[in-house]
Amino acid sequence: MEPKKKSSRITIRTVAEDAGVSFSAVSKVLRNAYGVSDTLRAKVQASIERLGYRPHAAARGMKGHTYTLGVILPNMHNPFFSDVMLGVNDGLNRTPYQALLGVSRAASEERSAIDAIVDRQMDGLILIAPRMKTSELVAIAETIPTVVLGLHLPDVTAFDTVNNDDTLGASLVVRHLKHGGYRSIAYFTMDTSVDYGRAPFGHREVGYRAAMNDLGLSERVRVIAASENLREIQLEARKLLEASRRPEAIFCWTDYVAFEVLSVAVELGLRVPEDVAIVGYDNTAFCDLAPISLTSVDQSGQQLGMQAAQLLVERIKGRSHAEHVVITPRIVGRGSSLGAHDAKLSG
Amino acid sequence: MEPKKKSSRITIRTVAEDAGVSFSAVSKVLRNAYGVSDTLRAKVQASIERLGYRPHAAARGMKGHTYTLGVILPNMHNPFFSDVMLGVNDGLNRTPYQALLGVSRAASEERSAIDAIVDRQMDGLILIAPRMKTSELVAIAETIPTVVLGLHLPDVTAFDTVNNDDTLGASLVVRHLKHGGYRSIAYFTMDTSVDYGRAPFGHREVGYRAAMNDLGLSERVRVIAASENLREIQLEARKLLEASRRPEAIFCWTDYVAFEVLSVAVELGLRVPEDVAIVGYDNTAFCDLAPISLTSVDQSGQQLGMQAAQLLVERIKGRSHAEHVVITPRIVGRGSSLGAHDAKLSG
DNA sequence: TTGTAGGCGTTATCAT
DNA sequence: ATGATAACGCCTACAA
Repeated sequence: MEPKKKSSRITIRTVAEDAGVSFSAVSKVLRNAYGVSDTLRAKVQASIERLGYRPHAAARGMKGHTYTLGVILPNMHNPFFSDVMLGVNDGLNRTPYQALLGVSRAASEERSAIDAIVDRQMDGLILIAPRMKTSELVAIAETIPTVVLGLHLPDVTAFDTVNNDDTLGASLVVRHLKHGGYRSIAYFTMDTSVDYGRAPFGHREVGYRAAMNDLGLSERVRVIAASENLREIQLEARKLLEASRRPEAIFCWTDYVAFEVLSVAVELGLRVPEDVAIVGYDNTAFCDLAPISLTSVDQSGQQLGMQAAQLLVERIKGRSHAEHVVITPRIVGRGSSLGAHDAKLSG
Repeated sequence: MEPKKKSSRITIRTVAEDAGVSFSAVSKVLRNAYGVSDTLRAKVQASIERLGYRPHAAARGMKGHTYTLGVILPNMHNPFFSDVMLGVNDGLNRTPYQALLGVSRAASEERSAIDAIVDRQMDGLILIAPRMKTSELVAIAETIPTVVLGLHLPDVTAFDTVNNDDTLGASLVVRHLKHGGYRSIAYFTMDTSVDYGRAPFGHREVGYRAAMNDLGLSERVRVIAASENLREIQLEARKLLEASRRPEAIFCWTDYVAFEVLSVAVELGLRVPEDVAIVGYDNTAFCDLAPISLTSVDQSGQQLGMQAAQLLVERIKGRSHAEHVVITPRIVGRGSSLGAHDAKLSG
């Protein structure tokens, strides 16, 4: 019934007609291809402006590039990831690439989120703290240029990685606490099934143990773990804080956990940092709030994200050898631990 | 040098050959089109499995659907938005659609983020708390099925909207505070140039003023504003809290602001809620932390997100009249205000 | 129920 | 320096 809306899209042919040239000339201008005179280029660009032409991404995706990069986040609740995304967008700022985000809240959804991006012929992939097996990551990276952020895999050649030096970061924390007079320092890590050794919290444990050893605190080493589940974290925190031999300080593998531990401590009527010190990792924005005032390690999510974006663009442009970037973290002292005054100095 | 990897993509033709049918038969199976026998369908699906065929999204995008929905967030730092995204993904769970996110941190980037999505022939668009003018929103919605979340535009017909009842939410807060004995209640809103009346913080102000009036507190009305800038928020908070006539309670238009006000109050040595009560809006996860313990209004970001996703799918399927959904909020009382015990009752 | 022509808007190659 | 032409993988008629 309705009259066939001939809403005729503006294509390169429309532009060509308007400019009085062939459509392949327009294509060349668009691609900065070799062999176009300045006058032709000018004419075409004028027409593009006038008509408000926009290239059709799907059509491009048929042959060439989509100029779209996919970013996969494990979740959106951790504010660290939003810092990373800021950096990614920064890194892409002066490039033709656009980042689009997929969120995979469960490990099981990770696969389908990645598939969705690969299926859409995106030009590259940034995986943030992925949970799948390394072999699967390699398989994916052979399909699409890939950069992995937040996983230590220095020997992999199929993709680039970007990390901060988690071992160093953890040792900064231990030294900071020791300097503040704490000796019995526990490490609160993440409970996971796959490849503990490649994960940031794994490296942090290594750094924690090494520093405890170096400082002669090896018999005070104590590691507890919980999954991502909030209630489980709270439960473990409560057990730890109510134990007869309560640690003097608790180093949590990420701010998220530290907030919960802090919360439980307050609920139990403990004073922080007098009764127990708490330190986090990531230095997310909430650490700065006065009622929280959490000492934390800054790994600059923004810088990590920017690095990842730049590496990915390089890789798309043809780099074939792998790069494994490691950034130096620094500790930011706040009220949740003593010795905050000189904690700004990083190791 | 390297032998031209004839990595020949698996297309519907490959599948057709493998299954011993025509490629259009395969296409029909893929689209659940009319006129395929069960045996044929089975054969084709077996081949698809065996070959690991995946449809080429770009090619689909040329004629049909991309089965991709774009979501635009103003930023990722507000945890409320991550609740919304959870809901969006929930709402899309049993559908063939996949949500991809674009982040537009500045108002100026909003346009290009939307363009990126439209250019990619996505099937629909969910705009979360967009900052552009309503007329522009309408123009976009005429291009692509659109749902707007977090903007009150009940008269618009070009797109659907999803909101909570901000006026009611604000009045719940005022009543809650009055009941707790507070009378001098200030409202901390957002400073903006465009269309204050359509924004959630605008409606909250209306609700605030109305409730203050109803409760005979009209001469205690006091509204302060700040932009999104953290320092500006802190500055205004400090001015307010140090003023000679400090309000007894401060209702902040969003948790984000409330956290900062709380932080400044603590820095100034004020006791919350004895010296000043603080209430937020959104009931984001951090409200629950013991050191924060912020009374807040829950508008269920997850439910809003799910609604938006469902409305968008309906719209894509052909609904042409606009829907304007409004969800009822409830107040969640916590330590930052008195009267928390009976605050769980919503209005 | 199955198979066969276009056509979608590009890119890239090959003639002019 | 330009312009014509063949893919690209899928969808949508329409014909068998």
